[in-house]
Amino acid sequence: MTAIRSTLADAVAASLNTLGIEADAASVHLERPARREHGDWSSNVALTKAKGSGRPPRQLAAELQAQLTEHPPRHVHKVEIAGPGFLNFYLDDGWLYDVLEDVVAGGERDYARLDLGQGKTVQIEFVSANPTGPLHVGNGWWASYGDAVGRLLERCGWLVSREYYVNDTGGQIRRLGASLLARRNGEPLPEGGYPAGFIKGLAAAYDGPDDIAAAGRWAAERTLGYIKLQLAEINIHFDQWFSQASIEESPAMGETMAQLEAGGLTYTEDGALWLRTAEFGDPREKRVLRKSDGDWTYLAGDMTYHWNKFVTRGFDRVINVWGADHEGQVPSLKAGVAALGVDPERLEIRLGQMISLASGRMSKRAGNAVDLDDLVDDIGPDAMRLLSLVNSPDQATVVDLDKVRAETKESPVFYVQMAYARIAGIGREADKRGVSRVPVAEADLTLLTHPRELEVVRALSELPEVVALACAERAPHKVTTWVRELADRFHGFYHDCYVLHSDVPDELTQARLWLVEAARIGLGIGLGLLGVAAPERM
RNA sequence: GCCCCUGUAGCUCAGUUGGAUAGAGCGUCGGACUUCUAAUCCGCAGGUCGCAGGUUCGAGUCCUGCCGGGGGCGCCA
Repeated sequence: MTAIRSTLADAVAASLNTLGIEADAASVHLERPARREHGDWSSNVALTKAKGSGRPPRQLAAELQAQLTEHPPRHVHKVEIAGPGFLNFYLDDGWLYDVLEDVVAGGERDYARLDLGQGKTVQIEFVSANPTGPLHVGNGWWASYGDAVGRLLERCGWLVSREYYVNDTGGQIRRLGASLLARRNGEPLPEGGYPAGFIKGLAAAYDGPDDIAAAGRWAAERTLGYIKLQLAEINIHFDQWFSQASIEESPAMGETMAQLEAGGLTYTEDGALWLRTAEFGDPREKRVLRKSDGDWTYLAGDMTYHWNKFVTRGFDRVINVWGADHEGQVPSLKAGVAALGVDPERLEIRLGQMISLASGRMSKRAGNAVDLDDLVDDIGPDAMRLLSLVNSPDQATVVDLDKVRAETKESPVFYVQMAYARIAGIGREADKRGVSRVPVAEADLTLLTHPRELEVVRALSELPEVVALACAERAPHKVTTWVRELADRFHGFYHDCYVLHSDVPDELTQARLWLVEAARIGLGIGLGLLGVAAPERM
């Protein structure tokens, strides 16, 4: 079934061509008017094309109206001109029955499944928190985000690999090891050590040698195991845990840097090795690759890591989800990648604005973050995930834990899940009464005329566009908005339209059973994209 | 100082890439359960979209300048 939107766009483009105005369907903007009085669909082409056509907008609109009235597109029964020259399309409900059939035919697996990625590979790296302590609430928010973006990409035809870059080397691991040993041996914490209570448990369990590096490695590995449990708790699983040490201590490190030197892109100054980054779009002229003390910089390691992503493993596209506090790294890594001969357009860095906690009475000291588990234990993984996918990633967010806990029952997650559970309840009741669905082709969908019924289908009709937009913008919160909207429509329907009732004729029951099934499919897809469970009962 | 994000109802936030009378949840107030779950539904109240200009048929959305909030500008990672 061709989507109504393209049917209308094709018809409008054809009418424009008939009038001698160049246009293709892609250039015809169609939208759903905010008010139902303005029709089911609306286009502003007469306004945008007026200038090029040499006629006033309303005149062009009138000519288009005449064309479209003479050759009405499928389901269109009236075309009106409004305001400065909008074309408003009034459709019969048939287009909604088409949508319903599409949803049912596609099912949860295929409806709103797109092929924008065309099987290209994309790696999305997120969380990547240092293994020096448990994940905190902020990490959890970005975990939800990254995973949801991955799910969107998968639905849009990309081959997705989720990766966690494990920062298991360098100064912070040494500090971790030193902190652990100090704790174990009852000595004062070293400068810059980790004061967290977490260390206490580690120290008690450690029975290795009094060696900082060994203790650090042990603690990092142990901590990473804990982090994996935390992520599994909220149903997030990475395809790859990539060790920073494994790449920085491998020959690839020297090889990648040698490649730059061989290309004449580096030079030595003040005892350090520099990369000429200005040539690769960096506002700064140069960046240090190897410090005067002989150590590689983080940038050098990161460049080698990205060489591995793009060349060794050959991902078509790489998405790094970073907190806004890492913004300073963006231009240097972009330039670094370009210096390695990789098109920097293939590297996409999404900066999420900061997540912070509201509870002012908490200590201001750094390192006093709230563990993710504390929140998940209180409100559950589903509420946690949906909550973190309500806002745009561009919106800095302050999480008020007390409020979140107090308002758990009002959380949007239960509103949506309740809709799903109600659907399952209808299924159970139908079984109990021995009512089963006839094939959709035998159901008379035209019996669905109640506004509540049609609103459900209207919401479902928007899902493919929502998915496409949410994916393109890496904005899963748009799915959240949509799924709440669908749940809202469904609850309204559920309240006003009984499916199984002695007053409801069998034929109408059949049509409504299919409407309910379509709603179930939509909710299932939406919740699935968000990584939130769709419960059969609550 | 320069760069990025941001300012929308009492609170938390959406806002279909510039459309018509700006929406939702929570909170307040008032209604609806002998039916498939009232974890729901319906209604009332609540707005100079930070401020001032500009662009045009039309601006919450784009441009400029202010004001406020968050973040960034290392031989740290």
